[in-house]
Amino acid sequence: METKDDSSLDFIRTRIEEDIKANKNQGRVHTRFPPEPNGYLHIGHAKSICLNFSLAEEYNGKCNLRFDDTNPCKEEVEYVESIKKDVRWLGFDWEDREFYASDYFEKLYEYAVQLVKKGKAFVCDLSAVEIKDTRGTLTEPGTESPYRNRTIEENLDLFERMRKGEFKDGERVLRAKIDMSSPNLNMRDPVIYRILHASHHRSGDTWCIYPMYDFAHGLCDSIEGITHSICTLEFEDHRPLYDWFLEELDVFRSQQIEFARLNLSFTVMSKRKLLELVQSGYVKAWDDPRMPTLSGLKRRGYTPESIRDFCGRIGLAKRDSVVDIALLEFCLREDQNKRAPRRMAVLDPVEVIIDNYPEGQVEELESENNPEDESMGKRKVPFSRRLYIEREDFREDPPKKYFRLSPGREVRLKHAYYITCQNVIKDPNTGKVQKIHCTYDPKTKGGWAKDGRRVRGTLHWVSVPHARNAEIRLYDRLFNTKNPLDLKEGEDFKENLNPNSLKVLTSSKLEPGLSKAQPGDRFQFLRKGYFCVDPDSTQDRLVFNRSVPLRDTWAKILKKQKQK
RNA sequence: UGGGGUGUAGCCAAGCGGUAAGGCAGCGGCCUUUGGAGCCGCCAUUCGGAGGUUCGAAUCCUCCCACCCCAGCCA
Repeated sequence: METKDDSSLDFIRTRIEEDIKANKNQGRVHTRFPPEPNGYLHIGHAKSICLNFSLAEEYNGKCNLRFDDTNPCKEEVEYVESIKKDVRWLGFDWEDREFYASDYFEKLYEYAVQLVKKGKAFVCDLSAVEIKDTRGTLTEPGTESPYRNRTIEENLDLFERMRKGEFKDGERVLRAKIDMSSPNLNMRDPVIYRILHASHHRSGDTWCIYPMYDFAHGLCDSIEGITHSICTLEFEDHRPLYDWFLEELDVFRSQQIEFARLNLSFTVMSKRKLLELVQSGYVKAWDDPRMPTLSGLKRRGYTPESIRDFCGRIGLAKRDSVVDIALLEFCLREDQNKRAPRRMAVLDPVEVIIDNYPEGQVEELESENNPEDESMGKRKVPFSRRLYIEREDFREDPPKKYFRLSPGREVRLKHAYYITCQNVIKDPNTGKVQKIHCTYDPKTKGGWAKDGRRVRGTLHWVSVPHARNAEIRLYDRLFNTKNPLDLKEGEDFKENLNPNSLKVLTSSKLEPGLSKAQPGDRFQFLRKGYFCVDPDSTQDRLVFNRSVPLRDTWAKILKKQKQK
């Protein structure tokens, strides 16, 4: 068993260790991840997934995957499939413990009958509006339903007939009989079963009554022997009700523990809002690389390892928080720096001609695949008289501290030669640089000058005749504001969307070896960032997503210079 | 003006009566065939506020303030 540094246990682990010490549940730890299959998983769910599965692992327990499918109107198999895929992708295994609340519908029904028999539940004929009207307010107690004192026999009969389908949707409900004047609204005779003549994605038309979350969730936990039922803060108020059901039915007592859900800066994290972005067409789909969904992050190029690392770094507590998205980006860089093979790609090309390099000559130059990991080996990259370099790597009139190419200046081409800029050809009308003429020093092969001569700048490059064309998609934050939901009156969160969150480059140039890249493959493009092959790629057109740019010190210097 | 929670740096977050961990971000410097990476250093005299207890308080007590959640037959 992994031992965690107990000097910094979070409050949940502290609690679990206390339970183990007290031999609660014979020291057993059993958790569950309980998604409702009504949407795609996002990075916020990843926090919960990592928490629940890691806890089980750390304390020699188990973690179940349980679909909370008690509302047939919202749930679909498409979602259960995507959820399973995402959890697996993250790297977690629920083995044979794939459960559904719907697996327990019969058992849950029996529990409800038991409650009725105890006089702790009743069939209520009030309409939804009437129930709402009699619930009271935050400061005033509710009033009891006129049906609250039906006899047990009548309740039993009515509930059975509800199940048989004798009533229409909304005609009657089963309610727990608790306390209409409780200051906790959840305890004011909450509805526990409603009539829904809807086909369920698993149980089909077997049922026309469905249990409510509060009733189902705790009892499912109990049935599965869940020891620690971890959920988010908004359910804190529900805990007394959770406990009430377990106590009244005298079943295994699972313990609900609440933690603060994850919020990330510059994005939104609710299924409803993410759906809205998809439906409004602002993003292309749930797996659009700008989305904080797991499928989006995956397509963007995030690795499961980086996301798990992130979930481990964000901390766990009860206070509302907004984690800086820079931490997520940091985790990806940290992961990819050690693992991503280096390649050269010129995103925005301009041509360099090396005047003194023999026409028609090609050299295969040796390049390391990853300076962080020698075991990743080397590769050959073709070099010739005509090369592409990054347009921004040349400045006719270089600002201070600019180390790159400019007239008369010598720089290094990575793994190749020193070159010196001789002159520039510009479009006479636009003034745009078209070709840069340089000379190279044949004695600097490999990028070293034996005479000890130094250059400040090193550029990446791609040989023109060997280059492969590619489309590169550059992403920026989805929203312009740190908290897109911080709105003025009448404002819609979509007004905070960043109109420049996607920029498409269509004539980027790749070193030839990259033509074999497959969707999902990840690389570091030297000096540019980490990139991932998009599934939109075809045989003759590779598409790359920029997962995250490299840290850019030069950009910071520029920014500072501008501020002055 | 009900109930349930939460306040420690720009963002997370440890801390549990003995004198403010760590990470991200930021800022300096070193190093560098990626302005990447790496390395070194800096970054809370103070813990929402005010009182009190104590030799000693972020930690205990009292009052106050701010923020979040709850009035679905959603989860």
